[in-house]
Amino acid sequence: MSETTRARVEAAARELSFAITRSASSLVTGRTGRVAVLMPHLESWFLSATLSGMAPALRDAGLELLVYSVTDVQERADFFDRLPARRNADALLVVSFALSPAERARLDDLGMPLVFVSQHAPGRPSVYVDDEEAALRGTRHLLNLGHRRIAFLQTADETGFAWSSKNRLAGHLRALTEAGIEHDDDLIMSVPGWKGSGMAAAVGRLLSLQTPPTALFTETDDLAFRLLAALREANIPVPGRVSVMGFDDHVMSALMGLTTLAQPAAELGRTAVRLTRSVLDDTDGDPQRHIILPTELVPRRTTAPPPVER
Amino acid sequence: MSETTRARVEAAARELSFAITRSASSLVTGRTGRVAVLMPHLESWFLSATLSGMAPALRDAGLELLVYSVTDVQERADFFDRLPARRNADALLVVSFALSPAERARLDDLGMPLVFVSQHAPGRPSVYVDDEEAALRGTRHLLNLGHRRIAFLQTADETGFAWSSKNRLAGHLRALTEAGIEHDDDLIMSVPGWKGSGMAAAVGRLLSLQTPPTALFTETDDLAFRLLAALREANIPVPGRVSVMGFDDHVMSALMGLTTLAQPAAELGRTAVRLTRSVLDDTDGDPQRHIILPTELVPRRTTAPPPVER
DNA sequence: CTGAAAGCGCTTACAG
DNA sequence: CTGAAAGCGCTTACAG
Repeated sequence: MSETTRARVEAAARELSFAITRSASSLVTGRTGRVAVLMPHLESWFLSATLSGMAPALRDAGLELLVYSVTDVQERADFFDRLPARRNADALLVVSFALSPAERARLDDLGMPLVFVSQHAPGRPSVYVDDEEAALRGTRHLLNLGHRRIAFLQTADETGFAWSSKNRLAGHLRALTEAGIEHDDDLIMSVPGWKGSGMAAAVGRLLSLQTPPTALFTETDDLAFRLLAALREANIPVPGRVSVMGFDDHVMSALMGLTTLAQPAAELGRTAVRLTRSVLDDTDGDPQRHIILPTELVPRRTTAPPPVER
Repeated sequence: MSETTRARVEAAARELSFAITRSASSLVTGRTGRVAVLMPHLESWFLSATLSGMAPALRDAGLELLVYSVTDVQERADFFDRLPARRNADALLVVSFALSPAERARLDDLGMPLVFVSQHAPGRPSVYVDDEEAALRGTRHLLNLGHRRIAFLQTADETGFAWSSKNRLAGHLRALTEAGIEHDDDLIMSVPGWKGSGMAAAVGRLLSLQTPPTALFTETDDLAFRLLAALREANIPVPGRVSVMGFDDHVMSALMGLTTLAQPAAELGRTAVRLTRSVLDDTDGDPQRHIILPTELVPRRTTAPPPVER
């Protein structure tokens, strides 16, 4: 056996005990064994929890997880211009990403399976929660407690990144209508991002209304936490003077005693992977399948009847 | 121009306006344009924040992000057996993952650049925080407030996944020694995972000591939040009866008023990417570079002098 | 059933 | 400077 042959055999053996080169097999099979996930960021509890649900499910399917966190406007333009996921993953999961019509069209052009998570996309498989219905039930809870002046706080979404909260607001308004309560624009507030005093200002505006709200419904638990901190700062007892209700059931919510609408984030992730597999395996007859996961009101100690009038 | 030619030209044009097939270029260049990240899970604030720091830095470097979340023992065995990252990424970033010697050896066998994040690895580039020094300063703060009985709560890490908290405990003990305070094993407590009443039990054990602690130092902010909830449940005022101090500076900590040791999670991620780039570009002479990022004590309202004895 | 050959879509070294 | 050819490491269809 020549020196060269020996070297080659050894190299081959070493190679064999390890993973194969996926690039080579991808090239011939057309499959990458990877799934790409497009998200507006990685920091919220909801997105982390969704990703956590996906990861083991993907692993079980023998798929790897490629993450595109597209956060600022520049990255966004670049992502939709270059479409880096193309031929670089077997499917693209779009999570909580409010797409413009042009962006939606670009994705459709990709010619690869698309699955929408935590958002509805006509004509494409989607997994989400009925935000409107959930918010409807949330506001009903506040109404049942006796509240009549209920504010709704939403994140000011300057960049239009995250999925719209329109549906939650719609559910809230529907509950008010149901109860025969007139809608008051002053009670709907957009709160700017984490930094700065946006929340304090919002609370200030609400408290200086002629008839201030006795309950505050926030679009997300994250927002509710900031609200609770601002109320504490202002020495306003919860639920003594105002009730607070969130949306998500963040891990911290149980610890904080926050009443909220629970949505199954990890389950959304798992279900999205299941849908993806069925699309990839072509096992499923209906590529437009929409799966709506249930939500649940979790009443805790931040909600109570309104204070009695003096 | 024949029908076939036309079709081929159109196809080519369509292809050109889109991304190139990375598998093909990887095959010839040996570069994948991807970086793999190995993490024990995706759910803690710390890991999400680190990942959030990495994502834009990788993007700027034209690198994609492949995530291996290896959570249970089965997955773990499988990961180190199959080594799926091999030839599937240009570098592997190992984040907060306590490796056995055998696992460490397997990774060294990979023959690809390794970067260790939030942990120290001899002979390999690493970015981390001086946990011992930080905890030392934390406990000094409690000592300076007048506390003499200080408990240390750590996460019971049954699976040995996350990086060890040994260093934080060591710093705590060093501060006690400095102050001439005798070490008491009863004041060191391991608290089992999220589910169940582990925290309540731990608090119970501490409160039933002959001389209970007046301050509680937790290994992470997450643990501190659970502790605060348990103390609230037990009607024990913080910091009236006991002081609480965490470690991390979780986003929620500012909102909760939790005194803590801040570690720059996102900055760890960014720095890790910088290190990775310098290793990949071979631009950096020292592949064993260790970067230690600073921590900071953030005093807030969960710490105060101990109650006066009656 | 086994084994050699063709080809996936790129990059790069080389001939013209 | 331009363009055709070789080859990266696999899979698969096909010849033997």
